[in-house]
Formats: sequence, C-alpha cells, structure tokens
Amino acid sequence: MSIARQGRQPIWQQIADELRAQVVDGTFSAGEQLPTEVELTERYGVARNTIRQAMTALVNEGLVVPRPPRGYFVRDRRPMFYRPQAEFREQPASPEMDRFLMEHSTEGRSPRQTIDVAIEAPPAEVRKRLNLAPDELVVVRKRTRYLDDEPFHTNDSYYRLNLVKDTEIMRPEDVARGVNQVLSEIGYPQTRALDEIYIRMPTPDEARRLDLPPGTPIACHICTGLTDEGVPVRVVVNVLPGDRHVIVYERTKSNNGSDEDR
Amino acid sequence: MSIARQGRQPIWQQIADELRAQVVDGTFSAGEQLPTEVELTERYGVARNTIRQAMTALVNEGLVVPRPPRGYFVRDRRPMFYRPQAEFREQPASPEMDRFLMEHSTEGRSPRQTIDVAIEAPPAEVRKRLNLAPDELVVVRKRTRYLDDEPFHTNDSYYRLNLVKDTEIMRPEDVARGVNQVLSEIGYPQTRALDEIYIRMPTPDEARRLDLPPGTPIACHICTGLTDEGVPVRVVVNVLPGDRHVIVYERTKSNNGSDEDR
DNA sequence: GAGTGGTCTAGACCACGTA
DNA sequence: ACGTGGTCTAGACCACTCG
Repeated sequence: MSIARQGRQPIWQQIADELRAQVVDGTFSAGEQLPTEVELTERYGVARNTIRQAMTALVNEGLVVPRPPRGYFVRDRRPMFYRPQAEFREQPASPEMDRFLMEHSTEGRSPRQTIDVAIEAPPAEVRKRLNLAPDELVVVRKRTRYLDDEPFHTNDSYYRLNLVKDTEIMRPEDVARGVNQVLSEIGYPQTRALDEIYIRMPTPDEARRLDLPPGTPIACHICTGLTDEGVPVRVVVNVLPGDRHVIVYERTKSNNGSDEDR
Repeated sequence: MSIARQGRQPIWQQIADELRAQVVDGTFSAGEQLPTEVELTERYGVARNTIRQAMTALVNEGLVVPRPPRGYFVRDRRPMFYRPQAEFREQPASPEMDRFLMEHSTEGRSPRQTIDVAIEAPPAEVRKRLNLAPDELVVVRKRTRYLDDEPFHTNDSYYRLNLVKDTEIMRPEDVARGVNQVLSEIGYPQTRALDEIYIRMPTPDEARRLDLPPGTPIACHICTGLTDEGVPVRVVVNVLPGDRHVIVYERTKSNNGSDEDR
C-alpha cells in the first residue's frame, strides 16, 4: 500500500494526521509503542526522511517521544496540581474543591530537592522587579525539585543582598521557620504578591536542567513578593514543565472575578 | 569556512547554538531577517538538509519564524496581560501594581470578536466539571477575539442547557447586563471559581483557528464557576497563545499564599 | 525570472541498548 | 549481533512572491 499527495496536503502531514488520530482515539494508548520508521516506510511506500518528518511533527506536538534505540512511544501526561496560593491558605475553600484537588495528589511518590545558595548579579527581569540599582547584588536560592528522582520543576528565589545578608536565608538548607517569618523579623513582611505566568518553549539550558523531552513547553511563573507599602522583598522564578503541572487558583467572591462573559 | 563534528555535538546543533546566541545577544534583533539557507550552507560547508535541521530546531523553540518566500525572521513577542481576576476587581489593589499592569496596555490596537452560539454534546472535560449526565446537552458560546484583525485568543463558555434555555445567553450577541447578572436572576449566582491552567502544544485545529506559527505553545485556562453551595454553573475554556499573553494574578494577605520558601 | 523556503528521494554511516 | 532512531549528503522539483 502506498500514499500519494492529493491537493495541498503534504504526504508527511497526511501520515502525521493518521497517526495522531490513532493516538487520540486510543488505537495507540499512553506508553504504547508506535510502528517503527522502517515499518512506516513500507506501509506508506515513501522515503524514510518523509516518515521522519511526520514523526518529528508529532514529537514537537508533545504527543510522542522517541526512545532510541527502542522506537517511538505515546507520551503520557500525569500533571500534578501546582497551587501558588497553597502556603497561606492551607485548606481549600470548600470540600468539593478539596476532593477535586486531592484527585491527583502526590500518591506516594518520593520528593527530593537540591538547594544551592549563591551571591550573584541578578538577571534583568529580577533586577527590574526588585527595583535594584544597576550594580546591586542579590542572594539567590536555586532549587531543583524531584519526584521519584525525576526532575519536577525549578524554583529560584532572589533577595536583596543587603536585606538578608545576616539571616539564615543564606544557608543552603530549608529554613525551618519559613522565609516569610524571617522577612517579618527583619522588618519586611510579605503581605502581597504579583504572579506573572509566561508560556514558552524552554531554553536549551532549561531543557537540560529539567530533562525535558522535545515538545515540552514550560510555564515560567514569576512571583514578586511585596510588603504592604509595595516594597518588593523577593522574586521567585519557577520553571514548570507543562507535562507535569496544572496551575490552580481558587477564587471566591471577595477576590473573585470570573472571566466575565457578556 | 566550514564546520566539523567535534565530540558528541551534532553539526546542526552547533549551528543552531551559534544562531541562537546571536539572536539572544542582539546580533539579530526582533523582526530582523536571518541569513538564507543557501548562505548558511556556504558559510558552514554542509548540505542544505543539515541547515534545515538547525533552522527547524530554532523554529520549534519559538525563536524564529519562516516566512516563505522571504526568509527566516527573528520572532518578536509582545505579550499582553491576561487577568482572570479582572472583572470583579476592576481596579488593581495598589498604584504600583496599576502602573505595572498598564505598561503593556492595549495601546490603541483595535479589538474585535466573533460569537457563535450552539447547542452541543459537551466535551468530556466540560461534562465532568459541570457534573452532567452522560447524554445531557449544553449551550456553548464560542468566541474568537482579535486585535488588529489578528486572532488573539479563544473563549468558549459552556452552560447547562436546561438552566439557560430561555435567557439571552442563547443569543449570539454580547449580554449587556453581563452573564453573571443573568445567572443571578435565574437563581444561580456565581460566587466562586476554580481556575486550572494547562500548558501544552496546540492541536492542529487550535493552531489553525488561532493562526499560530510553529513553536507556539498555549495555555488552556479552564474556569469553573460555582455557586456558594458548590454547584457548577458554567465552564469557560480559554485557549491563550503563549506569544501573546502573560497571565497575571494579584494576591493580598487574605487570599494570599506566596510560593512559600523554606 | 530569480530566489526563497517546502517537499521528497535514495542512499550512507553512526551510537546505543537489548537480546 | 541486530535493529532502532540520529545524522548527513547530494541531488530534484515545487509554489510562492517580489521586483
């Protein structure tokens, strides 16, 4: 059997469409292996490069992952909930939400993290948000979190050096009391925050650090913590692989605003 | 001049790295044209397919966009703020945030939208969130919003058919009073919401509807609106191209929760 | 008509994990 | 040792737009 180009649709796209449909409808289910490249060249009667173009497209859509020298496999997404509001509001607002949120809990996967503390010149996007002088330095706590020894996300917290230089924030361990407590004690309690969420493809560095398969976009969650008076006290940059996270916010009447629809 | 494979690094990757660095450091700035494929084959002394592999990588990273038959150009991102909290809280919590949020305002770009209303069997993710019986139908208002005639995002709102069937929600126009007002009047005021944000590559359908260049991930923002008692009254599915949006949330002490850091 | 990227072919050799 | 995907070559023709 073979395939011909009809109309404007390239052959590789027709092949990709066919395979994608089979993945979506469950002919190939999550984790399952797809036909090999040679099988497909024979089935469709085209050159291997054409097959590769189809497969590359599916890989870049995040639908399929190549695992040489085994073959192509259907990717499975098991995103976990990521809740920026989690720490200050320990409990969800209601039982229904609670149940919902627990559906995909950690489920016995073993967490682990590394912490590196350094003094650095801040990247531009941090300097701007912390309102720093051009040459001012920051303390950064760089974390990579793992689940079952697989990288899960990164979390880099930036602080003004002259604010925190004599506190335990400088130590490469968990701060038992919580960093907010420390900030309060030095006179800069964080009472407000601004979350910005950028959606983009990872840089090669990020892809390496998080061991991201091709076709995995990330959310870059930048959280600026402020005092009541609007003084920025820290900036947290989280890089969240899209295949492992769902970002969740709860809103109630007082702080609400649905995406109003008229 | 030519290039050779050294170590484990493929040639196409070395070329991609070199071009990426030049884009990042401003040698090629946003909107500017990169060298053509033939120029690059000559400069590096490799086959065109090898150059194409490098360019394809940059395209899938979202860094570069091919505009045949002109050449490759550096992509420019001008994301606008997208604020799920916007409607109920008209004003930002403080002047600093206000200034910050206004920095990238609409700036005189002309908005436009299309609205289609239909009665449908809901997709599974909507049926689940609306708590519907397997055969229950929904009313859906599908919107595509444009800025300067370019698609910006989509916004599909789903309602139980038997709830809204005699209201103006069924009409393919803006609801002047606001949909929340209508929901209140029929006895189901929305006072809470749950936002879920999924990060992934677009489906081919989504890419077509939003005219997305390759290498553009999307955020799928699913907002479930609930009454005080936890009855879901509507589900809104927003598809937000990553190159055109930054999602923003503000948090204050009462509803806060920074990404706590210990 | 010239030049661009898009598509496609037919071959070659390689690194790597599994059997 | 075998089979997989990964890399790379050297060609060919196409559709499209611009000058």
